[in-house]
Amino acid sequence: MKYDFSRIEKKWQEIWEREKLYAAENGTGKEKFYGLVEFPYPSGEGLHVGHPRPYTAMDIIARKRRMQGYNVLFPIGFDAFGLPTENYAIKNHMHPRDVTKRNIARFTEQLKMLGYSFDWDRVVDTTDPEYYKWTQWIFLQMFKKGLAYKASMPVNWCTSCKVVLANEEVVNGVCERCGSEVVRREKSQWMLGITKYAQRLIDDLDDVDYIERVKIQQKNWIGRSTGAEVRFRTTAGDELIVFTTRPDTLFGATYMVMSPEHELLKKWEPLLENIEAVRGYQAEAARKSDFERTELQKDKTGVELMGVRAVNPVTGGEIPIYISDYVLATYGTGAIMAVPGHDTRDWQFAKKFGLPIVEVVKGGDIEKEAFTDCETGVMVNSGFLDGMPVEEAKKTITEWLEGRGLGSAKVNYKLRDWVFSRQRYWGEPIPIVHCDRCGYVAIPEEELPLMLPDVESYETTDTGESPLAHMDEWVNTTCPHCGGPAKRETDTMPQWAGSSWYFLRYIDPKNADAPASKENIGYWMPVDWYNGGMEHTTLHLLYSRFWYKFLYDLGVVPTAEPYQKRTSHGMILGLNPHNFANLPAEEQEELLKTCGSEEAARHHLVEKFGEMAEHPIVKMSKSLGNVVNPDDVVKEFGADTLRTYIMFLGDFEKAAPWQANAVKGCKRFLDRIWNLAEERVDGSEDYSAANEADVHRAIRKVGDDIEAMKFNTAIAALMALVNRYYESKPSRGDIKALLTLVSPFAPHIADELWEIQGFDGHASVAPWPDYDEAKTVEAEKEIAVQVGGKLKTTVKVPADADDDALVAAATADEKIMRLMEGKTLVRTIVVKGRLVNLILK
RNA sequence: GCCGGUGUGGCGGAACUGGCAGACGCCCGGGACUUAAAAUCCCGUGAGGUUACACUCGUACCGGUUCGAUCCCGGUCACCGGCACCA
Repeated sequence: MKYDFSRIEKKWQEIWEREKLYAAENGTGKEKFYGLVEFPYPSGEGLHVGHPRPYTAMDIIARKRRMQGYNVLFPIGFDAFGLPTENYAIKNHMHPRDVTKRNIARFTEQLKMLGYSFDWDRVVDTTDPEYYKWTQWIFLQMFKKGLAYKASMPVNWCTSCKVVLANEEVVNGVCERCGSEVVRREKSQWMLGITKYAQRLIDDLDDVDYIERVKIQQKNWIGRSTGAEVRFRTTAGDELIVFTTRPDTLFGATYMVMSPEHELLKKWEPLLENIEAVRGYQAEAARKSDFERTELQKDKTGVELMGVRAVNPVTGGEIPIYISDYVLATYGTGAIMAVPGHDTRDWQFAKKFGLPIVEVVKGGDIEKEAFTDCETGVMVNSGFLDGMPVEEAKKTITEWLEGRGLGSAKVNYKLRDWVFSRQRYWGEPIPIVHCDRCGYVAIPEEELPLMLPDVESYETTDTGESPLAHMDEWVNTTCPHCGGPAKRETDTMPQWAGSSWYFLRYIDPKNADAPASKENIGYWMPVDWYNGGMEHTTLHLLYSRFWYKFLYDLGVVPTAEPYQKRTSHGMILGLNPHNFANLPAEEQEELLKTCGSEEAARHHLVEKFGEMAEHPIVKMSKSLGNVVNPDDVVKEFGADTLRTYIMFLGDFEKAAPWQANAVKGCKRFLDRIWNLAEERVDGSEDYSAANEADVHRAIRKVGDDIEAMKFNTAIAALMALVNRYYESKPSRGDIKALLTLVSPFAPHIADELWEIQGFDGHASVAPWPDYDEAKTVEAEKEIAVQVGGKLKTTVKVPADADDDALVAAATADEKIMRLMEGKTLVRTIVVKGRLVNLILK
């Protein structure tokens, strides 16, 4: 019989669903395992070939855990609020809810087609009112604790989407979604106080098992730096406060710089002699997009404040104050003390404006450039700090400032509070009303969920108001506090809201009284293993840790961290069809003929398609036409082949290109398994004598490799085992072992052959086999024999041979004897059970 | 500029803690089966060299440590990802 994957896959998917084979049980005595993948955004395009990589990986792990006897929770859901759906709905005159419903149906079908062992009774959908009720509830708790607050601040405004973006959504100064220019605008926004949790978000990384690069990236993103806050007196009377990581260089502060948005500037206006120039510069800075600001960073600009000067607290000298956009309003205090001798930016600015540059740490040449690499230097020109090493000077000056009330030690973070409002329709309504008398008031919890009303038009307005603002009936309400007239908040939450706690809802998806019951949270949390993309490291991953910590403080969850372990997969890339190496052979030849040389051909391709043509491996994109659709692969080769190939194609953690050709190899592998077991093999369930050691080794290798996410080598080991079975006919026991090991990777074929063989139950939930270390070794093994560190030959020795026996065997080898002739053996190195190295003279 | 990562055959990639480089797969070549092709099965496949051995070279490049280096150390180059005027 032929391996009819379509029939088999459909058959087993139905059986699994009917038998609820993969359902998690709440609160059993069994040990639990909670495996999590990032739930997809159900886009109109359907599942991308990038989705199956992390999903298959965690499915393999979940399946193995189940076979090992764990009570496994392996859920899936949909992160369905968001812009693309809304934009699509606007364009096609549909309701976003209907678009979402359709897309979820499509995704569900595709995910089922791939045979994932998700618990389909626990699906969550962030757009379901029963779900977002709790998203709103968490927001209200934050509001009550002062963590959610409204602030007017410069925000990133996408000129095309007409929406305020979080800092994280601005990439290289342009909108992450549409690539349009982003400018700054003053707007009143809901903010979440994530910065209050900055230190804990750093510290608690020590207690979790995340891959190192994730920890490092999060730490860098939070950007802790230690230094001091210093208060400078000014001739205006107000103090100008700055943050510096180098208080030791205070004697070298020869001028100061404020950001153009600094709030003192307004107050100082009457004192400024060049008010027009200052205002002009401020206006220009506001108009510039972030992109322009950073692109033109080489050339420093600025205006001196005429009429106000500052006093350096240690030298007592008056120094000028400038405004310049190289100082950011959003970091530190929005103003700096400039030390041009030891800071590159200050140096450039000082050179341009002819300001004095003073050396305060010895060792560099401040005429040529700022001497910044001076943490190990010694202070000069610094009064009472002279002669001290930098570290000591930092301490001394900080104490000196503290003693006089002129400053204090201070920690600063790059992380900023989270802009939480969106002027869009398709998001969770923010459950707050504004009352002229009472201010911002939370709506009562009993009124949750605050339903997203139907509106006639989802279009945003140029003024940046949410479409909800047009709904007078909905907007006008009464204040829950005083009963007077009030208006609802019309902004909605960002997409990151729903995904910040979804893993809790899976635990108890139908609970009407709480995000999830305390008892079930206690049993299931924390998530044991969470795999997801590196692109979510500084956004979703950080946000959800923050929300979880907040819930921990409320007593809703029992642990400080949501995820015990975090791993990350590499992207699936595509071959660039415009790269010379990837052209079909005929086209290559033709090009060689017309262009003369390969170099000329490559050059021709670059001219035709741009620089991109130089890269053989690129991101998949519609415009290049190298996008692989999982449906097509499943149709042609089956889900088991797709699963196997996607795990086999390279190191899971690294990016790897999809190579259509290589899929066949995995199909062939499954065909060969089919051929071995399509007819019942009778006899004992012991391993055959000939294959026993290979089976034990395979059990060890596959098990270890799954734990280490080295799926590619696990599959290679299985292929090797199958090849072995072709050399030496497998027993019934050999077949059983193979099917068990294959089952997590290719569960359909494993269950079908399991049934054909007449084994009990299903391979999917069969006990994971044990191996016996002692039985993994053959009776005889081959060891390497080196002379002078170079391999000369190999010899066979009994597995239990001791060092002396290895040397004896090596020196008895004919070839080695020949090489030793006329020489003396000066040294012998033996690596236990592996190698003998003879040093001759 | 800063942080992190990577560099191994024609290709994707293996290699324990410093111990036989190239597992496994793709491509390619040869053979068996077939009227034939496909599929399947078997064999070969880093480069040079030889009838065949022998032997030599080979993990981006230069150097070091070591009996022995893809792995450790110093330096150089290239590419990828993230951050980027963060005081």
